[in-house]
Amino acid sequence: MKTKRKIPSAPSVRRLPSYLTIVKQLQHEGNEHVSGTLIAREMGLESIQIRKDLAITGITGKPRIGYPVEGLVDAIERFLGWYDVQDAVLVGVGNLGSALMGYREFQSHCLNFVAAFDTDPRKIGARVHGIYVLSMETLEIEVRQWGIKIAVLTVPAEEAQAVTDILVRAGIEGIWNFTNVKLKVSDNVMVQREDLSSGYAMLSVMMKIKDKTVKKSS
Amino acid sequence: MKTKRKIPSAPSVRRLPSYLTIVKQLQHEGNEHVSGTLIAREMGLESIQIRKDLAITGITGKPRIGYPVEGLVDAIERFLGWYDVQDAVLVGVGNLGSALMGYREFQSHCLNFVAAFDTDPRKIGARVHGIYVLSMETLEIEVRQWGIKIAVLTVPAEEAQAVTDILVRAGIEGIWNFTNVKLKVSDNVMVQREDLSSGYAMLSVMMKIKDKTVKKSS
DNA sequence: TAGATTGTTAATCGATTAACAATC
DNA sequence: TAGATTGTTAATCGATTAACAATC
Repeated sequence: MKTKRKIPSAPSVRRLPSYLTIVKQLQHEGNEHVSGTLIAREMGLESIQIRKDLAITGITGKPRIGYPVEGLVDAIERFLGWYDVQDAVLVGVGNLGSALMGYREFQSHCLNFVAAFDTDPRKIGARVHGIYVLSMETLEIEVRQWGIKIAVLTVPAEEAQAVTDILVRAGIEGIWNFTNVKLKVSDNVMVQREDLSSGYAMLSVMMKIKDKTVKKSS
Repeated sequence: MKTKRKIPSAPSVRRLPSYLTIVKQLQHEGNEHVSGTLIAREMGLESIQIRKDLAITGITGKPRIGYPVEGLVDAIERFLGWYDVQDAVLVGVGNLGSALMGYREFQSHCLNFVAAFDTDPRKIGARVHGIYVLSMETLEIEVRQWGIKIAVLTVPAEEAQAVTDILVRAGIEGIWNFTNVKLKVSDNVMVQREDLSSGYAMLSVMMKIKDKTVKKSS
């Protein structure tokens, strides 16, 4: 049991998908090796950071040569668990929910939506990006029956906790939460919360600071 | 010139929109004051972190009482520049682009889409969530003419840099980049890059770690 | 008054960056 | 061989957490 029980750093994990995209592209172009230096340039980061990040996947490179492209793709996908298909449900077929169902990149990350759920009778029975929309009433039974482990939550804030309770009861293990609600779940259920507004906050502040700097210097 | 030239920490800035949502809700419910402790409970964080974060907006509270709800909303919105309307264009009317145009929360953050742009003749002339879709050919002239400062970029990766070059030439100052491309821009243009996959990477890793822990202990 | 909460200063923790020997 | 690149160890930087006096 040589398990290195070390929790990987969140910033590193978050950068891995970008590295994966770059390396897959290089693989597609027929490259055999890739250096941390090259990835760094592509990302606008320092090469030392790339090496540190890649180290958590267990890949090793060769001085002067770099990392084997194929081995690196494997290592990242294995580390993230993105090598065999994960079935998931999406709950809340609004604008954002529909967009996520159609987001191509998730397929290449082995995230597979088997069904979507909504309360709106006009949506139920329809197909969105080829995925059937089922009645919310059947959510618990379907999730349990098919043993779905992952749910993407794109319902209105008011419904978020109620839907979550159903999902947890049905045996869900991970919730990707796009609502701005802090979900209460038993601690064997993992929740990843996304906040679309936080990126806009960053942009706003960056622009404001630049503005001030310009005004000051002129 | 008593300008405290101190760059606010990114994690703090990113949390502010969530605080704003909570405090606005409390305001709506008629509360006069709110404590850091309460916000902390609502967010699942420590109260000291809330106090530290709020401090960057310049708000001050009163011991035992907390922060004035109205003053706090003001302070956060002022700090983020979310108090008067910012006109923006969206480029790339795909699934994600359409979803962002319809995302209600942005309106309350004073982000206003005046037009969208696409190359697809079937989309041009249509309206999406009430916003007209114009031809990409007119992008440069429209952005320049109306003095638009902010662009949301949701085009395919292959087009990202070319569109960016047009935007920069037209005088754009901030780009909210949803493509997985590191954009090259002159350094007076701010770019905020979003990576939807990074959240899924986090969820995947959290679930994998939990899995191992469970297996180990059983 | 008593005690909850703020704001400040200090301590800890974790992530990034630097330095450099090993090596392909 | 020469020099670019890796992986490791140490240093720096920044964010979070702790402690606590001030005070409403």
